[in-house]
Amino acid sequence: MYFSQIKELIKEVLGERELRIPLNEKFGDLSLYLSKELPELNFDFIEKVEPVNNYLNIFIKKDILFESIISEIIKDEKREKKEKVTLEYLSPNTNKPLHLGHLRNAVIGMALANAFKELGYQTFRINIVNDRGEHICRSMLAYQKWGKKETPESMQMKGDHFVGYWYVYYSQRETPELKKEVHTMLKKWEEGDKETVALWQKMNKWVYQGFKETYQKAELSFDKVYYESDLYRLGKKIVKEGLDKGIFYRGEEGDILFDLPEEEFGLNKDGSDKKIILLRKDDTSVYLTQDLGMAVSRKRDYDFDRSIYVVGLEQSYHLKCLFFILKALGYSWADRCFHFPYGLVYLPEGKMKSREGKVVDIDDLTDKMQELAQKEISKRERVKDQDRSLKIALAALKFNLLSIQPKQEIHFDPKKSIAFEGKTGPYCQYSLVRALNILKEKELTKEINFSSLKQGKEIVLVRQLSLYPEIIQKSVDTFNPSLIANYIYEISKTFNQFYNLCPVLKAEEETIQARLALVKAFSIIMKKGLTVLNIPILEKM
RNA sequence: GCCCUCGUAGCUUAAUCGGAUAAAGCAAUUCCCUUCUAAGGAAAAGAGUGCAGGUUCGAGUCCUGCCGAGGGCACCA
Repeated sequence: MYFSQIKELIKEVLGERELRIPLNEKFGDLSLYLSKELPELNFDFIEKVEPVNNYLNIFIKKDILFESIISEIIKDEKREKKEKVTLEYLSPNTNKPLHLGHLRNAVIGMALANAFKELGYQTFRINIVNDRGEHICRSMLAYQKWGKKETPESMQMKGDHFVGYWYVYYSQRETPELKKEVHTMLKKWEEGDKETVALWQKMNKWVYQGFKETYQKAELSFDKVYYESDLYRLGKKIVKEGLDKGIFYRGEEGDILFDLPEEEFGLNKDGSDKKIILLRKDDTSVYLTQDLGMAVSRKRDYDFDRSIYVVGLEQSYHLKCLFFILKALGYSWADRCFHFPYGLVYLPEGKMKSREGKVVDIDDLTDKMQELAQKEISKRERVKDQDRSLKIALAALKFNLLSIQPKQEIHFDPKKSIAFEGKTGPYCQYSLVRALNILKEKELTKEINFSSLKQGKEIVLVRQLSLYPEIIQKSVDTFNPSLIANYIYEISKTFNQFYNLCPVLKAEEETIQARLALVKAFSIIMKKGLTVLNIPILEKM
């Protein structure tokens, strides 16, 4: 019998009441809060039932507890095929390199996607490249005016850093005249002016080469890349259709607008109704224009049941507008679009600002972390290991970003390096390495007698391991991958305690097998969890 | 002015969708490497959860009002 079946049987007797799995070994293997009456539980797998402090603690016969949980973890499960979910994350601009904020975005987006996948959903991970618009023209204009003879090679820079250099260069010199020139450039670009488009293509190519390197090194991935430049025309078309249908209207200056209802959006500071612009008077498109195009094309391409936008908390208003307008246009699936908000990453001096060059760059950060990881390796072994040091560095970095609740702002101090000890990614990696080393030493037999397992840490560990499916489910339900990261840490911690107290290979033969099975179950859950979080798994540290 | 998010040990964060004595890491104090790798473990210390009320058998979690921090509110994305 599997543990999930045991829980079901008990739940049938208890009705709607919540069944919990206490992590304090003194309490039951299962427990629930009792309001009044004591339910009768007559199952042969129950060892004893203890009412304490208004709680009912249910103790399962130990050998059955271990057997039912471990066998359920070890078996191959078939997943039913569930609905289609698209997840959009990363969404870089092609005017600057990727920074820590992008990394947080991508890392939580990928983790959520994997969690959905783990539950059987069909996931489509989408990266939308913001490759057009006024901000892109800024770096183009600066390069055209002041840097024409330079190339990434001539300045010995990665392509994305090179373009970012000109973006900062522009921002430091911005004047009203330059602003106008930027807008003229955008207009020319939208009209397909050959020279402008050629410049745009040249610079984007550099950026993409740079991004590619960052993606590879930081292990960022997606299933599909969309480019806004391919979609903004569809956006314009949708806006014009909306205008024809009378959903939108032309403002006095010729721009296309939409009125936001007071009940949902409130009023402006001066008490006037809120409206939002969908297309500029000169027919150039704004953020919302292309977002409409992207939403519609995404539905067309994937026919999703759910569409999730992993976008900063600061854009809640914008996304609320977007979903509302989609609904107003008659797209009923607008109700199936969700914003997964996360907090910004701050530096000691405040918000990261690309235009001022005040950012923590992913490339620099990864390199620095890798160096530190190599130093840690050197403390233990006289070797240089590029692969291992990178994997440890990524574990430290990603776990650090993932273990914090998405909505929480992150205050990152570049001077304080991310740790490799304590509650960290490498700690989790290390725990798994220990488990794998034990498993390498001895073969697991088929028939296992679990009755020799009775240590407190063994019991707590097996109870914790049984929670994995719930944790994944909850993190999906609440858009919160940090639950998984914290869970992985908690089971690592219990495992390390077990490791110190309960020698596996030096025990009695029967105990060896039972403990080996527990270690095996731990390793399975750890591998799954780390994979969901995209944290590299190591065989050796 | 209005809206959104967050306020938990010195610092950084947890807390099983309202439940048992609020839990960890870092820093500071001890102890443990002839034992499956010490990126580890053990011990002790440290907050009653911004403030004031309310709902509930029960509140860090929900509601109201303040205080504080951050973000947002039409041609930036």
